Amino acid sequence: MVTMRHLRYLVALAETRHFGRAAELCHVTQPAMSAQIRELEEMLGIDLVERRRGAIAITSEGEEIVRRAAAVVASVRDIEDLARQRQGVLVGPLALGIIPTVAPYLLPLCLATLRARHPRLEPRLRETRTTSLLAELAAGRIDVAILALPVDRPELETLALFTDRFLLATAADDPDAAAGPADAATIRPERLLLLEDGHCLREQALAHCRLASAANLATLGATSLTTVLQMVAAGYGVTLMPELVARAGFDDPRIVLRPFREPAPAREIALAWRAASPRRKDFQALGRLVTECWKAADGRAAA
Amino acid sequence: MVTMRHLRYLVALAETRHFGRAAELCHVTQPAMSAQIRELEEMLGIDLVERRRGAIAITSEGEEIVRRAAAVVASVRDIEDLARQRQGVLVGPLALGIIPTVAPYLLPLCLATLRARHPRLEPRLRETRTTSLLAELAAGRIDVAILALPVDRPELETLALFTDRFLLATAADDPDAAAGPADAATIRPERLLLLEDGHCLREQALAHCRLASAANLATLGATSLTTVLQMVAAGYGVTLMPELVARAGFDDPRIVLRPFREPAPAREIALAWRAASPRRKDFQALGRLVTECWKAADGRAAA
DNA sequence: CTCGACGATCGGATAATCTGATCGTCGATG
DNA sequence: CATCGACGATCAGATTATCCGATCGTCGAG
Repeated sequence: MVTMRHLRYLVALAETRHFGRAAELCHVTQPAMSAQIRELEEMLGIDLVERRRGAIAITSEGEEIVRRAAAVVASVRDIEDLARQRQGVLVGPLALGIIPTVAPYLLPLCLATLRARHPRLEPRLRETRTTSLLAELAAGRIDVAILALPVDRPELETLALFTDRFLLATAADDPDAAAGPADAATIRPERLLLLEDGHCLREQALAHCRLASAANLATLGATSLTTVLQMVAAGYGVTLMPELVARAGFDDPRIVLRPFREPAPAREIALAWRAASPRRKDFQALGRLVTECWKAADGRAAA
Repeated sequence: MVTMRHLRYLVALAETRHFGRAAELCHVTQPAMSAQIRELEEMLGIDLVERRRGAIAITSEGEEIVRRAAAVVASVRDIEDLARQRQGVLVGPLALGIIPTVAPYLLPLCLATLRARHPRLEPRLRETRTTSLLAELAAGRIDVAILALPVDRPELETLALFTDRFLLATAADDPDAAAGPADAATIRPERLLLLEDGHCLREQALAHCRLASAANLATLGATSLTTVLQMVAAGYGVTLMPELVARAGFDDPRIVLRPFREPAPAREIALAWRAASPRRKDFQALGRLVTECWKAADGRAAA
């Protein structure tokens, strides 16, 4: 008789292609993993995995079984989620992924309110870039993500939260720090400081400055937005800073922030989740709350 | 952690609406059933079933969970079936339902061949009328059914096996037993003997004799085709006998069988299975074998 | 009021599963 | 060529989960 355990272990093994790591994912030891997989193979009468040195491989017959097993595991998780929904909105565990250029600035704006309004929610936060978030959403390792649009995956549903305009951040003593609205076209590429490759914010900034290649950019990308801003403050160049950073309380006397001329470059921040998830209501409630917090932070930024 | 056991038990309970009978379906005792259901309810934090005297009821929240649970249970069974398919065709357990006007005549024609060609097949046979067969197919209690077309269920797939013409069976000493092809229109309703209500063969016979109502039929329906034929032999009337019965070796000196004038009344015997089943190949192989046996029995009938 | 049907509950037995230790094998490395 | 490290297999013993059989409590029918 095939059990959920067999299927869960198999899915983990297919994801990691490694008995030890799969076992870890399932919070068991490697012998337990080995035993269950072998039992499943025996029951089905099929070799599901090829044991080889280095990385193991799922056999071609195994692939189909894995696909179905993953669907079953997801369905059962959906049943559990559905049940929790009946308990009320935003109750129980919620795995939330956020891109690194949003997390440190948005969370301070929202977490207190979230905790106050939904005390029974148990958020588990994860911070990675868009690519990983999308993969983890699909795999069901996170329930919902906060990232920048566009998200071009038909299996995901999105909910726009707010428009995050970019501001031009310049050192206060920079001769380029002219007053009045900035113009993206006037930014000299060799002065533009950006995050390292893989951050969507980097791509967006490049797009808005109409720079196709990063060939003649100032430096290799920085690891965090804070680092970039430190570099700006130290006079190494300029950057496009999301208004979100300002609303989160960023204020450095060495940096001048100027809005762009309309149409201002901006990114659209949104929630994304598996369309098949039964927790739509949770996500929509979360979305409303985030949008509300974003708006509430407007005054603070203006001040 | 929700297990397959929880889901299987829940589905059984939803089907039977009775702890004892559900337990029986799952081959466990009633306390085991009670414990698992209660555990599931506790895990999900939802009352799934209303314990009442007489028949229990699934709560409205429970209905949705049951629906999903049934889907999961079916998916897992499909995984097992899929795995068996890889072993070769017609291997392992196969639950086959057959209508009562086919089973006793078709089985002798096929079983020996089936057993010879597919020795590893473990057929589990069930004989009931079309309505039950369709329900059991849908519920997954049987894998495939042999019945008469038409089957008007979009979720089922069918494969026509052979056309089973009706013969007019008359007592040998009946004055109506004229030579030559018979004509359905000449059958006197009060002489027509039929099976009891619920058998598709009865409806087909009525349709072919252009008798809308059964108001002025000879008697209350009989329980089995053999009974009807005994009555014919005894001179109580006539009946429409499927050629299948003849091919199975039926031969009674007291009964004369005559073909009908073309277009002869007939029924189309077919296989039916859940379209979602991964065992199509099994069913098609079974279909080929049955058709072959039907054709092979032609000579015997003519002899 | 008594009885029967039904689901809940309990104690002891059993089977499934896990852990921790250890082994064997293969590829890389010096 | 010997050694080492990574990895999965295997085994014994401990731990849980699950089941069964017996029994109880409750409700409705007669």
